[in-house]
Amino acid sequence: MILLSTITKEPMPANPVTLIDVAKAAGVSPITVSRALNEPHLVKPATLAKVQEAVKLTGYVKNMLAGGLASSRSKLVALVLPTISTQTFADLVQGATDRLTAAGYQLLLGIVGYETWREEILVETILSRRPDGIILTGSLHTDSTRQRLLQIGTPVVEAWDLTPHPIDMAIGFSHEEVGHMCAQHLLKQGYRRFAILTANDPRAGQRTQGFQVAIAKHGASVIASHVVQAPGALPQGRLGAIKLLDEHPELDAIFCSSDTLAHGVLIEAQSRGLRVPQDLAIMGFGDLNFSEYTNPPLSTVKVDGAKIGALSAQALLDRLAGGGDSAPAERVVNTGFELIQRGST
Amino acid sequence: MILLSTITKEPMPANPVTLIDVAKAAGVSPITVSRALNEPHLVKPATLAKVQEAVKLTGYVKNMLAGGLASSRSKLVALVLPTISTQTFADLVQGATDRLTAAGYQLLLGIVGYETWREEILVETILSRRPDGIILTGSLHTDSTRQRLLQIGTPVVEAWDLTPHPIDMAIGFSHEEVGHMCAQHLLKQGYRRFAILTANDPRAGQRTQGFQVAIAKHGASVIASHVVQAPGALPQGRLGAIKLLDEHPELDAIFCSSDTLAHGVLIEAQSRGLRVPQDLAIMGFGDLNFSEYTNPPLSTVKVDGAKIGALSAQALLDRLAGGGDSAPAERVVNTGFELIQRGST
DNA sequence: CTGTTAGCGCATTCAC
DNA sequence: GTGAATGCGCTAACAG
Repeated sequence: MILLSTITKEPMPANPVTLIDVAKAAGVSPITVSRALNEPHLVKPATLAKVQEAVKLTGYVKNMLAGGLASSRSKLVALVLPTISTQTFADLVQGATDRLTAAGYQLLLGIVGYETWREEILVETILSRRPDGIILTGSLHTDSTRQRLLQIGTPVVEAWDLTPHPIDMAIGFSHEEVGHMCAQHLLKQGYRRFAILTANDPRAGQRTQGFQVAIAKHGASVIASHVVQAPGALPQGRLGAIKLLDEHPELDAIFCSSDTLAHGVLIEAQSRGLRVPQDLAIMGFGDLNFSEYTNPPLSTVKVDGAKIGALSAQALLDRLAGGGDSAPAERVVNTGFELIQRGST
Repeated sequence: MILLSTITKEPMPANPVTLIDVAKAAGVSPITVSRALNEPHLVKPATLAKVQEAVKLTGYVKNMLAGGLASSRSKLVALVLPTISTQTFADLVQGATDRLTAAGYQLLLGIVGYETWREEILVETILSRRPDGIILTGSLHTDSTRQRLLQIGTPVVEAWDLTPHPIDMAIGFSHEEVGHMCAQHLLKQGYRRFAILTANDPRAGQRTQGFQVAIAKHGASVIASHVVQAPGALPQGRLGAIKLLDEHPELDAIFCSSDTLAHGVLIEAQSRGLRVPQDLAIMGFGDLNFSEYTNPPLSTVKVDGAKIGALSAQALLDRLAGGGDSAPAERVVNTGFELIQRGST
């Protein structure tokens, strides 16, 4: 026992088993082992079997640090998000993950919040891993971030919203259009006294912006607005509604920057005995199809986060499969969104 | 223009700028650059400045693949989760991320769902990146996964629940105890006709188990139970409630495996005009402090996902700081949980 | 405080 | 189908 613990004290390397050990055990050369593991079809079945057995025997675990260094393909994709506490972003992660793992890639996750400078240093760190691709959400990137990305030449997808001048590729939808469409929908239903309840993130701002512009065009007015910390959760929704309704009892519609906030508003409305949507209309945004299950169901704008994630991953994979010779494609994909109207109005 | 495109066609290496280039530009040796970047305090301020300038000049980006290979420290921590579409798990990711990035580590994220075999192959892939530490959620690992982990010797934290024999370290709480405590709480309030609405994930199963055992001990009975696909979302909660209440109108309490499910049940209860908690008690589980903002507020068991994530990360960092010489500590931390009683009962 | 030597573990040429 | 030589970019261990 004493002897054992003495032995284990030595600074034994993490995993002593290398390709060479496997090669010896299998009676072949290292490169053959490498091929057997990475391109089995280039190896005679017999030797393949020998190698596989040797791998099991030795307990070999491939070293992608070394592999990546030698081949300059890390099989890593980085994903940068402001938060994952939002259903849509969680879905986006899920969608991207599914697609990437299926293709043998792994995900490096960066969560940066909504402060630009954090993204900047994170991107720097990420690049040091030499990922084969990067998925960024939003496009509030500083100039130096853009420069860096362009300089390195790693394929980049800007997901979640659309930008006129993507760094490389962009996959998402227009947040301003969302606001626009919501405004028109509510106006058509006859609502006229609007409030906005929004989280303070840039994209929510774009939706709000679109909403306000459209409302103004029709001569109606946004009476009040309340901004909460991003990502707005249900409590902020309810608290925000309290504030808005207390100060402006005449409101007949509240436009929220997320379904979660909308749900909070609904709860408060119910508490006050307001009928939704007769007395008060509430509009959300997101992909929480659960807004169908609230009582009453809420109208909302539906966005498919998983799809955006999957498409983003796929765009990177396509580029990578292309041998890397394809120059920036300026590929822009509008994934669109859907206005879901629920209830009688 | 033609010339340019011809030039860019060449298989130019991803980032030609290496430490050596920086060293030349700064007029020092490569190792000095390395130190200037990684251990600035070991370098004279003057040369440090020269190096930093050279870095900017050349646009150098550090290569952690090479660095990790040479030093066998990847500065990478892997996190394996069944899903991130659960508030608590999202919080866990956030908590771990915060702690890790503060310490200069990056997060490799694996999402495996609830199938054991997926975890097994994912762990294999993860190990090939030579992470400095691994955070696993739950402890339903196959034997070969355990073996592998032990063999490699990478520090491992099993987070989220407690296991009698952790692979290395465990940080979480007892899910059976949660069920136990909920049962006692409800019994004390006088409820007697229970139903269970649970997602089919192992930990939820443990809570359910604890609940049932405690109920049985008191001679009360669990009349019905309904299992939904993990992770249970709000729709499944409402649909589950419909089924349970239709088939068993006599129910006076429903124990849910998550707050989200509980919320769905609440909505259905309200639809039916049931008073909560007078006619029907609903218990949730999770950390959604938003259950305080439902109307009426729901009683629940509160778990701090962010804390668990942060503690797990910290445990790994402690181990790593220890120089790696400390053998498996069998460290087990019970983070506990809290029963939150809301409403008059 | 800084430089020299050596090698981390693998994949990319080519040969055979 | 398989093997031999070379280098990816960096850091450990020593020396000065």
